[in-house]
Amino acid sequence: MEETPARLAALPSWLLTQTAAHTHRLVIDGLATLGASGYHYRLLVALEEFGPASQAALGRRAGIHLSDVVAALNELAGQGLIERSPDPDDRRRNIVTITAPGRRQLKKLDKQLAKTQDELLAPLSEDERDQLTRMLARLLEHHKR
Amino acid sequence: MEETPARLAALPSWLLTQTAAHTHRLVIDGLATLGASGYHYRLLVALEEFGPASQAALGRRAGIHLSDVVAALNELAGQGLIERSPDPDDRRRNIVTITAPGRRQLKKLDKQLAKTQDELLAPLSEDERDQLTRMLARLLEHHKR
DNA sequence: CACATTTCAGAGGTACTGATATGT
DNA sequence: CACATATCAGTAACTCTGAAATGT
Repeated sequence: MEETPARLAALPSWLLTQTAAHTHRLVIDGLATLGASGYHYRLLVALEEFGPASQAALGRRAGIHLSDVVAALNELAGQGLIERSPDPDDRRRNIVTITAPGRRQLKKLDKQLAKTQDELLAPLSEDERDQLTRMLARLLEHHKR
Repeated sequence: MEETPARLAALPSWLLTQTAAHTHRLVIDGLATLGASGYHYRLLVALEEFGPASQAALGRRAGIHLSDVVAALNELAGQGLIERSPDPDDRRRNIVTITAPGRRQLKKLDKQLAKTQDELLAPLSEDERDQLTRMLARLLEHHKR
C-alpha cells in the first residue's frame, strides 16, 4: 500500500487487524521452521498444562473447533508427538497424551515463539510492551464476555 | 475456551491476534448492517481521499489484490456506488469514480465504524486509547518496512 | 430420549497465484 | 520486447456449519 488513506491509518480497528496480520505471519512462519502449525502448538500447550484429555476438552481449551482438532491430532500423531488411547470409563472418548518427543518439540516451539515476540515488539520499550500486553488482555477479556 | 493455557494468555502475539479476531467480527458485522464489506469500505475511502483512479492504483491504495478489486468493484457498481469509465489517455484502464450515492453510503459507513471503535475500546480510558493507537501505529510502521 | 464425543464433508471470507487478453 | 492493466479461475490457511455414527 503506497499511500494509506488517512481515515484507515487512524482507525484503531484497522491498526489492530493489520498489525495482527503481520503478527500472524511471523508466528506461523516461525512455527513452520519446526514443522508445526498454530493448531499444533496450541494443542501441545493445552496438553502439557492441563494433562491428558479427551479431544473435546482439548478443543475447548485450545480454542479449536472439534472438526479441526481431529485433523490436527492426526498430524501430531503422525509425528509421534501425541498418542490417542481409548478411555475405559467412557468408550466414546479418546484420551490424548503428549509423548516425550512431544514435550521436546514443545520446548523448541516455545523458544521459537519467544524470538517471534521480540521481533514483533522490537520498536517498543520494556515498559511499553507491558502496557500494550495489559491493555490487549483487558480488551480480550472484555470481548470474551 | 473455558480455561486458557497460561502460556497463551501471556503471549503478546496471541493477545493481538485474538483481539483482532474479535475486532474483525465487530467491524464486518457493523458494515454488513449497511450492506457493505471491508473491501467495499476501503475502496470507497481510497476513492474519496485520492479521487478517481484506475483499478490497479485503487487496489494498491486500499491494500487489496487486483483480482479481488475486480469483484468488489462489480458489487459496488451494482449498487450504483461507483462508476467505471474508459480512460481516454490509456485504453487499458478503467477510471473508477465514486458517485453521489457512494459518498452518502461512505458517510454512513464512517458513522457505523465510529460506533464500532467505541465498542472495541470500551474498557479503556481516553488516554489509554491514545496510547494503544500510537503503539499499534508504530508496530505497523515497523513491520511494513 | 436428550446429550456428549468423534469423525467427515463442505462452506465462507480473506488473501494470494497463475493465466490470459489487451494495450503502452 | 518488457511492462501495466483488467479479468477470470483456482488455490491456501483458517474458522465454522451440518450431519452421521457411536456411546452415556
